Amino acid sequence: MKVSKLVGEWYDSEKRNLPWRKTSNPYKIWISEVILQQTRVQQGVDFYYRFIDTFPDVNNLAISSLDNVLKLWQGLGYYARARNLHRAAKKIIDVHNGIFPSEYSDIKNLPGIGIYTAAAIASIAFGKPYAAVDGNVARVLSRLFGIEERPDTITGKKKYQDIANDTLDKRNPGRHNQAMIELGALVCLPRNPLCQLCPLQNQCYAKKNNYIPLLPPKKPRTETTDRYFYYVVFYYTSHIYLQQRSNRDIWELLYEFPLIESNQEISKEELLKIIIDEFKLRSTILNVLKISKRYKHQLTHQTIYARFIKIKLYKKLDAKKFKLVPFAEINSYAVPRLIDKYIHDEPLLLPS
DNA sequence: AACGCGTGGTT
DNA sequence: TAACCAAGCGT
Repeated sequence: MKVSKLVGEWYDSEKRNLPWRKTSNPYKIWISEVILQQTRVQQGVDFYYRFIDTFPDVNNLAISSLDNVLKLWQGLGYYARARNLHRAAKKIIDVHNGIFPSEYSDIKNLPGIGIYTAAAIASIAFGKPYAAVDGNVARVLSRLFGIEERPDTITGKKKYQDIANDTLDKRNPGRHNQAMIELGALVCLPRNPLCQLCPLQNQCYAKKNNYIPLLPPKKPRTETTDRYFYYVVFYYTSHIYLQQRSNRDIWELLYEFPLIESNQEISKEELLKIIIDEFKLRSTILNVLKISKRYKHQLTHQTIYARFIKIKLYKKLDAKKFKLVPFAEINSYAVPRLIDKYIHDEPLLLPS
């Protein structure tokens, strides 16, 4: 029997009941697909509800400030997704008269939408015959047909895409794509797949040849670098200082406390000297209240070791890149998870 | 075209 | 515990 028929029937009986599967609204499909880029379904569901609740349609998203979109995205990671969502919403208003485009090429040309997401939206929301190849689908295809090429290379991408195109059920591409993805997510797992539950178990190359642990081939891990962050939590009356992170680094446009960064640990004595120098202070106008424990924050390509130095100031900071924020308002700023954890550990209250 | 971008669950 | 991994994209 044909692959698409087997997987499609398996999907109809075994698919999860997920919120974005109750709609064919392209805006909602789009939001769900972007949330799910490199993100687990379980983590994405709550964000999806919050997002649709806050921005029910593309116009609501487009007229929002970027800061508000980033705030909603806080905790989900890969913040370029939020920036691109906002840009794309504006483009849909400006270029497509507020109507989500139905042509594949128009969808693909929106910021943050690559070939996978364009195919997913075109097929799921508009029923167009484009095969969506994500990590799940590549894994299923690799094992099913014994493809030994890495799916993350240029030639590999083309190969998987070609095979996916051949396998696509053109009468119902939306169902087919979701079925392939769902099979990879629930049955054809990266490790210890549940082959006895698989509708393709009788025709799977990897199962027949015991190649499952080898397919698909993975790319070697790149090394991670260590960074040492010393956040200075300046208290001035009932305010603290924040600054916005700039381009070409992690957490772009998110807010954080004034930062001293180093490529190695700094002793407490040396740190205080650096702070006084860096922020143009005198030791008479500050009072070091506490230095936090060391936080270890693991990212894909770097390990951040962070400490938070709580300092009471008796004089304002000069530089205008630092923003004086009342305690009560810090929750309206989008901050990295690391900052959020610290605030949770040590609430911003001035000791009496 | 290889690399950087977050976070949290799983093993 | 640390490594691995997740509905990718932009540069």
